[in-house]
Amino acid sequence: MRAQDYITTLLQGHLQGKGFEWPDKANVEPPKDKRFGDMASNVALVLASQAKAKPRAIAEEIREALLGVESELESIEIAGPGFLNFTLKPAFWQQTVGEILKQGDVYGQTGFGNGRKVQVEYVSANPTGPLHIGHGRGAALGDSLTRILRATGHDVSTEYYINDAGRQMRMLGMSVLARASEKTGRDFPFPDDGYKGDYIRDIAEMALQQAPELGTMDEVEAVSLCTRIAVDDILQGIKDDLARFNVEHQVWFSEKSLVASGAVDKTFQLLKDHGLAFEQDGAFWFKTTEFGDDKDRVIRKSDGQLTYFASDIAYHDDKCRRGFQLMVDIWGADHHGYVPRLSAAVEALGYPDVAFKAVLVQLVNLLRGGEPVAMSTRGGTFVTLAEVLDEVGSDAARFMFLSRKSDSHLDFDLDLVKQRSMDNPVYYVQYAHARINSVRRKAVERGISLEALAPESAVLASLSTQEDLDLLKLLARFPETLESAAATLSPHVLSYYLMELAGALHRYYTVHHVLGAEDETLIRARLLLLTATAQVVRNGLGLLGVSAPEQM
RNA sequence: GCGCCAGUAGCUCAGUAGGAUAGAGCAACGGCCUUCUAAGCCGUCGGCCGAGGGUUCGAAUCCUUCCUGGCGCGCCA
Repeated sequence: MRAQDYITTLLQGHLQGKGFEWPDKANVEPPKDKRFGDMASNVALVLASQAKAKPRAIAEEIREALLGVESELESIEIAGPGFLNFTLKPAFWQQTVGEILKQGDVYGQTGFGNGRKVQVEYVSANPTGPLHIGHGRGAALGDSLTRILRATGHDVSTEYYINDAGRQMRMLGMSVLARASEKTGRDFPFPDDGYKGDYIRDIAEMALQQAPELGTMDEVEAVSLCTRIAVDDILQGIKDDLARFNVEHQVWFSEKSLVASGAVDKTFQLLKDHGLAFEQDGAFWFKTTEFGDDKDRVIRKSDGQLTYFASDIAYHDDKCRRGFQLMVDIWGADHHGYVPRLSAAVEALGYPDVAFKAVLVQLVNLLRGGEPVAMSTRGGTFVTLAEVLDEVGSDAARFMFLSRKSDSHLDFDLDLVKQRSMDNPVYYVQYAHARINSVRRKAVERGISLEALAPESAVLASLSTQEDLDLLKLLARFPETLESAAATLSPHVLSYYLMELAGALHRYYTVHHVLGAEDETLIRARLLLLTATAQVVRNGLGLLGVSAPEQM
């Protein structure tokens, strides 16, 4: 049982016995400063405020009553403003070790999400070029969020939306054909807004090998062939990059297939039927203002073409039909203006109990030695995700992406990410895991059988120093940390927890020489504690998609 | 002009469904390796939480008005 729930139950039981209701504003939570005990409650303060009485007297009365009851409480202190500060007996915390070792890889998992059906759509980069570092951040975020949601009892499906239907596809094909034409001598100039990256030349090269007749065939056909070859190649490259980054999408959803199925027209019709669309200046508009947007939006242009927004509405309609209760879209922050529009659309679709949540990912500033590295998609000088992975590896990149909340800018310094210091926390956390395993290996060398170690309370009772308790309390907080990260869709909560846990471990390691203790029981107890710590570090890193090395 | 996000220690950032004396790392300075990995640990220094007003027992957190920075405001995707 969690400390928070335990104290709450105690307090509620006491109040009920006195015929009082538990006040709405009352809470039980870990104090920010551990000097105040393990848990704190403001219940006396709130009751006093309601009854215009003295908080101290009420607090004193509750304290006396609870001390008279058999419990896990070590002490209850009363703080000045009317807070009750609870300290639990070491035995309460010591049993955490047994729970962790028993549950192993699933320690931390809870039924918090109640099996809620969630879809996470992320990356969804246009297939017009390789993934760059910004996409990497979205990929790390979406993937870790998925893992965390699953660990907290959500039923999650992951998806990549392929924008393969727009004018940009033609532009891509034209860019490739233009590069190919430089070889074949066909008169086909490079388009003004074409894609200038070197990868276009590579694709053109490949296209010529596959279809040497590119120089002479019909121009429209040539463009469409080039488009197809380019999209296939680029998409394959994207999949390869994501695989290298330990990221997997279950569903790859094509915009083109959505349009071809007539779903977009159907959605368009549905909006008209509901009187939510109107014609003006030869175009069709969707009244998003009725749902909180600041202006209405065009869904079919005066030339008859449907807009990107139209297919996006249809796409989210499709998601709703698939039964998701929560749709999480991870977007670059430069799309934030799009949020009210799509929220309006989802609301207009009228599915009850469906929530839409856009998670915005801010820009990544790529640096090297503190100096900005120039990036420009148009000019083709961007740094690709693949290049970053080549240089720093997946673990370091992922941890760095997840070490900030998603809606703040992130400085990604290639030199710093390779450093081995607290500046680069991935090593700090991984090192904690490696250190523990080093101790365990040494223990085996000294003839201690790790398998024979059992977390009996008599053994664990020797975990009584400040450092023991600090570590135990942190370990006990892991499940609620995951719930908090899930509820706020914020994997960085977990990153910070892991840094704190690693810090506690490093401190422990320095203060207590585990294998050097005189007392055999103490050695065993501490080995159990370290083993449990390694388990939690491993579980936590796993949810971030980062490995936990046995040695470094 | 309208909107979104941000402004917390010299630097990079946590903390915001209201809770106590606001935290961490880096940098600076001073310590700790004959003992399980010093990729580590300990200590010192460092703050009008952008500014003003309001709400209340209590505000970094909520409301409001400003200031500063980034981004977005298309019959583009």
